[in-house]
Amino acid sequence: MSETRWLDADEQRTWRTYLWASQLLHESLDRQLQREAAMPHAYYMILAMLSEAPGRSMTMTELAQLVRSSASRLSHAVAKLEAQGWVHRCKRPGDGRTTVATLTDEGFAALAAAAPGHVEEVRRVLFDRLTPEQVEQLHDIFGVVLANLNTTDGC
Amino acid sequence: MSETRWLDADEQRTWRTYLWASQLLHESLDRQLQREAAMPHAYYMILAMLSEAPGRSMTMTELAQLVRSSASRLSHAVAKLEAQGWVHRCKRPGDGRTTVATLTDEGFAALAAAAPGHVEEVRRVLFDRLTPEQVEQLHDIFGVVLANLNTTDGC
DNA sequence: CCGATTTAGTTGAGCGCTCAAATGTACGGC
DNA sequence: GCCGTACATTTGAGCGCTCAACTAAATCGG
Repeated sequence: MSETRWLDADEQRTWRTYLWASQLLHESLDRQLQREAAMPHAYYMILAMLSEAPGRSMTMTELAQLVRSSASRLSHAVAKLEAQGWVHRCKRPGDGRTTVATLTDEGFAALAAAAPGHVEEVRRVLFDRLTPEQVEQLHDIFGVVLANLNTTDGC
Repeated sequence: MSETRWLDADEQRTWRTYLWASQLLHESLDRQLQREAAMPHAYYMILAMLSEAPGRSMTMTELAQLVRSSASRLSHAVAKLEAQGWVHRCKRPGDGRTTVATLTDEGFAALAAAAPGHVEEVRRVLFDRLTPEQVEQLHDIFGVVLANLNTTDGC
């Protein structure tokens, strides 16, 4: 049992700034999408990832990895999206386990309708205020975090 | 109605890296606290902010601003915390509107018990992997975002 | 082949959050 | 003093997420 290495004043300040900002950022995004497209941000991402896949189709497991979601979360989400007619699920022939989710035309239309407002919001809350250097720094910093979490959480 | 300024490849890449990383980061934090201290991260923050206030007490509105929470969210949260005996609420004498929340000794003990593990997790997921320069960059970037959102969302 | 394990996905309970509405208190104008 | 408004907080419904349990199909070892 070692002594706790507390955060120093600088780290503390940075940590809280990050925490509040990222929280507000996510809430802004979510509110905008909820207001203008009647979907939460997580659902938007599912539609977006599907739209970029060949045949607008993907296995549930692939999709879960892409959106960094648990199998459970994705299953619940896709169930709702299917009920709205935006996604369609069917078992892959030849393998009774895997399910393939497909973006429907209605789903693609909903995504296309939501996209411009969403992108504008992303610019408003983030990119419009940052210099190109800061954008690069942001990428590097969270690249490190992502690599770290992808490996350490996987064991 | 102007043309949408879509994200270019660099922005897209940065945006998704940030999104996934911040999501995983938040989930790691939340899981660790839930596992080891049986509280979500938002509740930890409420206790932490109260613990730093004079008399370990604060108005609900002040507290809400500090943790960047809606009045509703805070009210629900403090209700749970009060049921657990970690926070106590009472009306301020002389003003029947404002409620003062106070961290109890049990609440302080719970916070103290949770803190070391939480700080370690914060280090593990973030600070241990970043250079001092990156920490400073992180602070600057989200300082901008925070200032932006605090002003634009307030009107 | 057959039983045990692994893999893919779903389900249900419980909880925190959002949004809108409601409650109760203070204040400002006449 | 009284009424309308603004303020401080709470409440309840609905929803997305987590966790753990479950179903069912593929695979592997003997």
